[in-house]
Amino acid sequence: MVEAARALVEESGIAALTMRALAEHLGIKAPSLYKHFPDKAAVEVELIALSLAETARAMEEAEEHFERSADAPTLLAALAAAYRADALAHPHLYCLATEGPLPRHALPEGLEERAALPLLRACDFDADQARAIWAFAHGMVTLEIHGRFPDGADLTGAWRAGVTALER
Amino acid sequence: MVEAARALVEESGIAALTMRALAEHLGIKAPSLYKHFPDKAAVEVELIALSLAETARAMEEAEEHFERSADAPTLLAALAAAYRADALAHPHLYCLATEGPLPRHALPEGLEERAALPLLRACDFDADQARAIWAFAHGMVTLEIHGRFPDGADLTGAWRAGVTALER
DNA sequence: GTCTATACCCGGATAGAC
DNA sequence: GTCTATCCGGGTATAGAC
Repeated sequence: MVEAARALVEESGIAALTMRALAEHLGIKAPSLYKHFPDKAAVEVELIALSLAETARAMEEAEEHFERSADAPTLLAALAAAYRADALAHPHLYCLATEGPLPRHALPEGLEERAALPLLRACDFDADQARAIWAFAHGMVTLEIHGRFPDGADLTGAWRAGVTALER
Repeated sequence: MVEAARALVEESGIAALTMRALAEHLGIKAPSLYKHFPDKAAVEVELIALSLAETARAMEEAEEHFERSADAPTLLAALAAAYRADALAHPHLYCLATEGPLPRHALPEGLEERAALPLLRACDFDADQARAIWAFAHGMVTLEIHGRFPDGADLTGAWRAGVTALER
């Protein structure tokens, strides 16, 4: 059910997530949804949690399978690349989960911390550095998603410049 | 007129910007607005242009009046501080102008470049570095606006860490 | 858990008089 | 440039039967 909502958002954008559309996608009628969710906000919370869990998983995998390579010469570079790839794999979901306040009390216990942990570890628990890198990655992703960079801008270069600078 | 729209957005958020609300704010009726704007999107474009022009001005001023100080030991630090202050001075407007595609063809000629120029100059026209710094600043601002950092997080420290690292 | 029917609200936008 | 009157669409959500 949440999966259908996710598909809807990814295919057609956040605005397309309406109770009617979600119901149709499921082959049922809109009022039936209210037997499963108290209201629309509850659906959105589920999606945010799902997105956050996915980010956490992407980070954990990048951490676990890290091997030096030309693309990712360091662990931080690998995490950054994984973050970017994950976000761009479902930009609408990323925006839904990210452009708005985080409904912390409604989220699974510890999820937020879990998503942050791999980066924090890679920074030797330097919170300032971790936040700076997070902000950089988030900024790059959202600017890219919204087409804010000039056409044909070399984003790979900007990523490399940012990661290498923030690394030390 | 655009000023009224701006006030509405800043006070009550993007969602509060409706043709009815804008009209009421101006002491007229909604249909009258359509003698001034073809549609709602045109109002939003004006706001985006206004926000961008303000950012440009903030950057230019920071550049012009830059003096070494404890808070801003370098020009880049001063620009970053000005960017942050400008965005946080009207967060809703910043989000409106920033969370969505840029309507480039409807913007005043050269405005986008003008806004980018001071940072680019401060980077000696290293586009990769400029983009990385811009992404960092934008990320910090949006994460802060949306309350994404943990409560009580030391954002000043994160700003300092990011700016000093990205500076070289 | 699903349906039909429907209430309710609020948005953008137009027609046409003044 | 402003008004009144109005249309139209689309959203969330509830009531109550099956």
